[in-house]
Amino acid sequence: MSDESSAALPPEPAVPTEPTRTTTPIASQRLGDMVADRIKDYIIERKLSEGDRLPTEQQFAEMFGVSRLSVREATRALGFLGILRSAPKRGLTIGRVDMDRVSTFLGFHLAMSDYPRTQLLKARMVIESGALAEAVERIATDDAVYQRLCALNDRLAGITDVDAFIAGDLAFHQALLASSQVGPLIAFGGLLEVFFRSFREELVHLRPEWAGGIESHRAILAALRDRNLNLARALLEAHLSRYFSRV
Amino acid sequence: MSDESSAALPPEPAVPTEPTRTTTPIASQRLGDMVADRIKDYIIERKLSEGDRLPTEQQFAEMFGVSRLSVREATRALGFLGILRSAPKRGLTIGRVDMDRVSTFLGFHLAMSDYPRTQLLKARMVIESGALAEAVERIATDDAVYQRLCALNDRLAGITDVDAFIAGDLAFHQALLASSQVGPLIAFGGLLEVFFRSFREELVHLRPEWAGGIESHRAILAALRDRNLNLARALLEAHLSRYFSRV
DNA sequence: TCTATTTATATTGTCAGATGATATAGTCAA
DNA sequence: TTGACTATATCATCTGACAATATAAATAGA
Repeated sequence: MSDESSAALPPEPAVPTEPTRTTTPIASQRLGDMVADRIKDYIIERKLSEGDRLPTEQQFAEMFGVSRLSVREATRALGFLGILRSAPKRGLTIGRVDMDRVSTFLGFHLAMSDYPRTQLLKARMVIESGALAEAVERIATDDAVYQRLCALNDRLAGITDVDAFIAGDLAFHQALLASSQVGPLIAFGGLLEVFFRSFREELVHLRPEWAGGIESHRAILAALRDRNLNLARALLEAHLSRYFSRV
Repeated sequence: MSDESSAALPPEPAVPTEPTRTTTPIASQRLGDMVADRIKDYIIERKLSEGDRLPTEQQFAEMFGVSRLSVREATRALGFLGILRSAPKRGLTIGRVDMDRVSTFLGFHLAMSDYPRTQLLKARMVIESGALAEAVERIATDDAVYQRLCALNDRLAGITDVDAFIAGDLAFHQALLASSQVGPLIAFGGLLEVFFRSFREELVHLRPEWAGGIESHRAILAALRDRNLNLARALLEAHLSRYFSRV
């Protein structure tokens, strides 16, 4: 792991295509980390892609001259990112990066950074507002998207429970973000959503303004349908700015 | 890992602060994945931060009713991202995300990334452009920040190696983003940076335009120092748009 | 001959028990 | 007080094993 400990370097495996590595600290990595590097190099050299088979854990263990469990430490790490997949009998295959998984774990780690809530709000405003530039055309031309957003917003009107309102409100915002079809932004917005559950207190106090918030959503949608990006942005930013007075 | 196998759910541990989890598939995760989730929750609930001690592997094993090796499968995964650190005698502590590690492993996997590069570019433009609204005042009033950014940019002029240029260019952009002091945006930019190492080819082809890029950086800084946010944004967006013709 | 079922095999998932390596705390002597 | 030594704690890695799961092969029946 990140801490370094002196591990005996396993003998160079008899892999003729082993590339020269000029940056690996030779004597200070854990075996598992070294194995992960070797597996990565194996994948790169053979230009493997998703679904391709890899050697088994036991074969890797023999290749690298380590125990199978040490190989597992590497494959677990790579699997955690989704890079590898494993199944009984079938063995190891190439996966694809699981951005949701990465985001989930990086996200809670970001939470530990104790970001001030003003920063969370600012980040949210940048992302949601910036995404509107990509969302506006789609909302204006694709009536199904527009209607779905309206439906999500209308559903808010009947909600009286604060947790349900939070969930509904976030769902609306996330759907709005999703209409941008910019995957990374959607993922980042999802990350930020984790923190906005902590704004529960604010939403309790803002209860008299819930109806106003629903109206704001409507106005934003109407501006987007009319392709008035600047107005939509201004309305969204004003809408999210309500929280600043509460933090 | 990503593949699911039916694992007997360990008995609910006697941890009174165990939160309710409504989204975990109960019977289809590997133990190591479940343990990773539990550790994540443990960290969240206790609001632990970097350097804080965690229970030992053996203690976690007893808490969760699994073997120590199963705990290690989880801690290895979390440690791989740098979220946990482990050392003999000392035990497990909270680390910080190891962006270099993440970068190395996500970077090689880029070809299989879910996100089209146009989306990555768009996300980057939203985040960096949006952050300027927060950065502008600081750059205009804090000469040390402005000078540091200028120095980073000047350093680019002497670089001829493409990898060094990438690193220097990204460092400039990250420092620009950092001057916004909006932590989440900085983190998201850091995540996106991982993917921009894959634009190596583009930068090779754009070599005749490196000097122009450096000039763009200068113009952006000058606009920010003059508090001309709209101009700075337009310049930044134009600067990043060069990549669109390459994807 | 084809299909369904059963059996065998392959490989990961998890465990118990153990030793080695590393780091920290405590003790003692100068 | 400082440095050296010893004891202790805990991770790092291993061997050996069985359980669980999935796939391939063999067999039986229509």
